[in-house]
Amino acid sequence: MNENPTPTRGRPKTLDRDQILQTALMAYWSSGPTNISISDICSMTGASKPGVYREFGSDDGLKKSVLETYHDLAVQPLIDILERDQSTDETTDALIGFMTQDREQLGIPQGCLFVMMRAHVQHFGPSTCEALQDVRCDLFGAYETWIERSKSHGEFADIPTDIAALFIDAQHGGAMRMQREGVPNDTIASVLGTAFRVLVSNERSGARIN
Amino acid sequence: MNENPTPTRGRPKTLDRDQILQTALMAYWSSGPTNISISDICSMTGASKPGVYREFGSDDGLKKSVLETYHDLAVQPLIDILERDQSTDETTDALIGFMTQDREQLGIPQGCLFVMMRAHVQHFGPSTCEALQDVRCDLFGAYETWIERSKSHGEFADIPTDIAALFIDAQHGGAMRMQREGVPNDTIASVLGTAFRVLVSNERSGARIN
DNA sequence: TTCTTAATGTAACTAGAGGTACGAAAAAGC
DNA sequence: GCTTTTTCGTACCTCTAGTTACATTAAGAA
Repeated sequence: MNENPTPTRGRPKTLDRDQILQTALMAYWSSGPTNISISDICSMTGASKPGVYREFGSDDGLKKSVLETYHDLAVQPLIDILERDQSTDETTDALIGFMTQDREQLGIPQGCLFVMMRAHVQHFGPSTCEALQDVRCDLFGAYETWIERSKSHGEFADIPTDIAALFIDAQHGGAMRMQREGVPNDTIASVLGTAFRVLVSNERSGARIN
Repeated sequence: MNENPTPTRGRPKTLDRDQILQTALMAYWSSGPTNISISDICSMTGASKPGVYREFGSDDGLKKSVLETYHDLAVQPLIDILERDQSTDETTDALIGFMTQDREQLGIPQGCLFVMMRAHVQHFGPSTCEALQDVRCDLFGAYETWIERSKSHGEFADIPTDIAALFIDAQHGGAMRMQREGVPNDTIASVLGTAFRVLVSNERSGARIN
């Protein structure tokens, strides 16, 4: 709304918003969003506590902003896969590949911050919960349009769209939890492969029923 | 080890261990295990803080004991279903029925304390983590023996046992999370029904291969 | 130079967590 | 009745979380 576009007067700003967001993001992601305090983030970034509060308003505000950053960073790529114009099989393979990347090699923490935060809703304030809902809606929207598109190509099993979306979400959540618990990525990939088998239309593997 | 079997001397004990365990169990279950403090439990039960500490040693000790209680109360029934001598279809139906019971009607909180606690490991001490591992092992053991038994009856799909166990565990976790998030039970049952379809041997719906 | 504006960070505050020191209380034994 | 044993609970401690009051600093404008 009232973004100050380079205010000419007054002491210049030194607080690095992005640095704080990035640092908080990685800390929440690797140590759990409820195990990192504002003070932790301050000592990690060198920012002062009032500085952080001036920028984000509250713990709730910071978490909300971090979640939005995470959306762009890690949820959107998943949505992008769903929006790519390829066969259902290719998409499920891409999804599995995305979820079971070698995180250590990429310098990215295990699991998914969004999934973790959903399991900790009870600890968050209203803004964060709202942001959580927003991400959930985005993701489910992408699941559902992908499912509908696959269905229109006759490449999807006879499962109601909302049920299928919940199913995929459950697999994603399960995979991310397994990764956090230390299950090897190829094992997770096997589980996902097994799961996603129900999604593809079974007309191709046998007799055509309809 | 040194259980005092009715010590004759000294002031008689008034602290009700079971009441504390039951109260803590329900509080953790409905509000989340990391949202209930020792003080909360004290004011709910009327016990004093030192009393609780004398009985359980620490927060960690209490959580561990509560988890053991939860095992007997809510995990064992699930294991019992797996150990019943019935067809694979009957068992999956029973599992789905068990997971999607109307909790409000039963006066039981939504979701599963074990699943919740797994998502919060970072907050727990060593004893609780150990207990968590124990429950996990028990459950996976039950999954795997059931899977093996179903396979020996030719009623199970061609999926490695460990993968299938992880798959079932993921569905369970997903169902419990959905329930917590307010998804209706019959919707959850549909998702589970879709998921468990991959488990049954597909030899019955077509040509026998072996 | 002084005034105004807008940012800065030290040093506090409050609330609640886990945890405990210690004296009082209630029973059995002598 | 006095001692011993065992448990009891009030009142504290420490630590850390989130949060803020307020004096200070750095710039442009007058």
